[in-house]
Amino acid sequence: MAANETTEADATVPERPALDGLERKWSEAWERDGCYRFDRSAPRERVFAIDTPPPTVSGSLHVGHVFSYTHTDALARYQRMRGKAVFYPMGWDDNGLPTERRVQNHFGVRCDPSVAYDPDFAPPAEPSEKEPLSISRPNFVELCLRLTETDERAFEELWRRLGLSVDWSMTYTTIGARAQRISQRSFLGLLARGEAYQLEAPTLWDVDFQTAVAQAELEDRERPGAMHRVRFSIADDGSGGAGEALIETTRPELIPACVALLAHPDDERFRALVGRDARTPLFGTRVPVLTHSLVDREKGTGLVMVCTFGDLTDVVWWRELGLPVRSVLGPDGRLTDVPWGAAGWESDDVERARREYEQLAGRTVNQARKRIVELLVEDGDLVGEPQPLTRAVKFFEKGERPVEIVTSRQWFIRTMSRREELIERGRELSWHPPYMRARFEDWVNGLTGDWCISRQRFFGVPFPVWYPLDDSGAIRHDEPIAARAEQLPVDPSTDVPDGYAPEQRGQPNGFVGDPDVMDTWATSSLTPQIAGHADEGAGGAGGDRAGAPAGEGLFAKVFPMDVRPQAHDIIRTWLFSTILRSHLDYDELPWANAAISGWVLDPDRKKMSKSKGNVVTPMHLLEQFGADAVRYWAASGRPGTDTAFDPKQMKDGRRLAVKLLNASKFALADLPAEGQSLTSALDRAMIARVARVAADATASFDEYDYARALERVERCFWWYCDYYVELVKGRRYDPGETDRGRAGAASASRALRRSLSVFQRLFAPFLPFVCEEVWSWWQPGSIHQAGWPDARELADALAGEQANEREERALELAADVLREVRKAKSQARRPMRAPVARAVVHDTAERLAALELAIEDLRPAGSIDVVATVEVDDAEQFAVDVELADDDS
RNA sequence: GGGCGCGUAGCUCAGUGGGAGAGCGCUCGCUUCACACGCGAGAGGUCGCAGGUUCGAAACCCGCCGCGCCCACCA
Repeated sequence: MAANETTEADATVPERPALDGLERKWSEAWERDGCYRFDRSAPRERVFAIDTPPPTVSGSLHVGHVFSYTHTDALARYQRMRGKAVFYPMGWDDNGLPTERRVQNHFGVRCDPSVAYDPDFAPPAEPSEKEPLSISRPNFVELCLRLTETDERAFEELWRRLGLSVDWSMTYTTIGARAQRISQRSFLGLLARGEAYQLEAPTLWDVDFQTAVAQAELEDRERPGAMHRVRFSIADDGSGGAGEALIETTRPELIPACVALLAHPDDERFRALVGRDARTPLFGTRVPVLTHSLVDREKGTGLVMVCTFGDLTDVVWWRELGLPVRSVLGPDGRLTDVPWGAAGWESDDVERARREYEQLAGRTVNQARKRIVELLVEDGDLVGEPQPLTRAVKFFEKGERPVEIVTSRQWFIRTMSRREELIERGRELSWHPPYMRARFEDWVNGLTGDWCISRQRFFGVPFPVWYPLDDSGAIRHDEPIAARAEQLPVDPSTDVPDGYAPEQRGQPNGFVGDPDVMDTWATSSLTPQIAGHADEGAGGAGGDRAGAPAGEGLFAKVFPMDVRPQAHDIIRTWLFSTILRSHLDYDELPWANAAISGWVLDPDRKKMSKSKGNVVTPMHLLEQFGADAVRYWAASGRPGTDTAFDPKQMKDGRRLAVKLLNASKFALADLPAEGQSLTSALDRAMIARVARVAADATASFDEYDYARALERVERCFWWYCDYYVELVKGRRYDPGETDRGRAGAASASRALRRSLSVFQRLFAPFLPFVCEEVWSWWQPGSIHQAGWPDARELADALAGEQANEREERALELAADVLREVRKAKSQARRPMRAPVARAVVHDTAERLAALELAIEDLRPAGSIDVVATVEVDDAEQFAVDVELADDDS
């Protein structure tokens, strides 16, 4: 039965309400009725737009995704009930390395950008790992799309099962044509304005993937290593005679790449050395001894070897001291051949340098390190034994070997010069929770270079530029040919620039396409533009720092968005880069709020990860506990706070959902009919209490604190079931024959229904399935499109019969007395319905006066024959003497 | 080394100036007419440690200890 086929008049409550089957029933109904469809006709100010995180498609969704997406969904449902047109798309992040790897293995292919596109291509029937088929970039991309499509369907099914109120007609992918068009257009804008530039420079490099990577993609890993003390000789320059200098290094294989030795400027120990030349062991290359303030006198010998390049500090020293490049490391992580004796490779003993280096060339870093230690030992330049140690080494987060620094030509976006502006943007943004801003500022302050956005990979967005070739066929990098806006998206490996013929590709005086693709963050930093269709119609041009888009197009309706929900670990990547791009293209924040969620930790408080084998599959959880129960657990996790995985709380959630079914059944029971007014004090007091909780939940949601909202509502609901409902049962079931009795029963029905309606809606963002079910028993339409309970509505429910202080106290006191009566029965091991001959309440005069209002309800609720009172001076002396009637069993 | 967060009952966690709480777990009791996927009751805590502010501190301030995360110029 659809939600909109019932009305309050013909409320139908099942004999035995149950949770089974609700998920299928209601997710089908929501889809059929377009319940979550974004209303494009809504005026701008009524739109609430969410910049949904696109999950990476090449893996699988885990319980951490369920956790944080539930938070967002609760916010979305709240805003929708507040009357907002909620823009809540879903994206799939399918572009990038993980997909490439899967496609290579799955189909037995390799991408070769020099191969031409084959429109009739079909992957090999029997994929060969050893002899992969070389295919063009467009063909490779097609296979990537084919594989990710399957995952995307599985993801969507899980999200629907979880009850995400996404508008599935607005789904986007980060590799799709729109994403490419928008990424390329933004890039061309940056290029035209000088915000993007190309440079040949030392670049962080992953030797396995053979691509540049960005600072933001690095992580530290502890690795064993050894400290080697190495002797350099000091050349006799006639000023102070020969001598020696000792340095310590964990990377002796880079001695041939040494370009200087450094001491701290104030370090007296090396005063005599500074300004002279040292000679590298084995290779006899003269390197100057210089000073730099970043040298730590306490570390090693106080003298440090600068290589091109061992780490990022080397880059700083190299740049600031104007040192030469002497590079020995190739892009594959092996030592390359170098021309000893040629310019830049001078040696005091060229023959020997060649001989020694031959032992290293072609070896990997680790192999070379092992070998050079042997050579140093033979030569007597290794002082003492290498000292084993453990140190943190930089890795590409998806890589398996440490990153190296390799000189290469890359595209960069200017960030260093914008740091102050970005920090200012971070301060304009509302962070939930607020302390997360510190992570952003720390990151921006710690940036060491512009953002390298080019990757030497294939499944990504190509750079929309070509380069002319000169007479000799050399690439003229400084004269890039940009694609026209109307051409986008382009793939320069197959598309041809204006003014050239396809045959001119790679020919002298012809052209070549830029071979690289963009960093995956260079695309996902544009998710607001992609989701909002910034490439469509008027008002979405952007890219010229002209401020927010205007007009009636979708993009103008949704941008800047209201909220970016995401986890705290990608503040430095996704959040940072999105702010940067929006700042550069629109001179504006991309959203007003950032809702930061925590992680799910396993019960030992470790981060869940596949490698640890502690991952719980979400579908299994949904089957076991039900979506509402899983959502309840997720929504209990505070914003920004890591939460331990706890199936027990899912049981609690299930319990709550069942309670809601049964409480609804009770409140909607056929008898007696709802009255026109609330004649009973306890009814009015209860409504007042529920109104306060609704206001509290509203305030919490407005602060993006869904967890607090849930906690407050739930606490009130259990109180309501345990006390209020019990207190009014007698009046409702046994109204008696008087008008007063009948009015009391009708008042109870009215109060129960009004409060039930509020509770159902307050729980709806958290437990969408069960709430829709109980709503459908008596209300038309979907609860998820019903209005959020607000103060005015609740005032109306009271119909001018505001509870006063005395009535509210009566309700509290009635609950207190009921508790005491229950305690007495429990201690006497009697059933709760056991009759009480007499209950004597000790309390202050004021409170006893309030209790009078509740006595008629209290007596049947506690099966109390006589309620007597004793006045005391102090509320602290509150007590109830319970005299149980004789056991008549 | 710097920054941020956390430390409350066996477990998971609320609680930011005035009664130390919830759920689970545990113990006991109850077929109670919405609900045994239930209901009622109970036991259980020096609120990490130490100092300070205050009439009053779990909360505010200082220091320390422990845990986690992020960052760092980790030679």
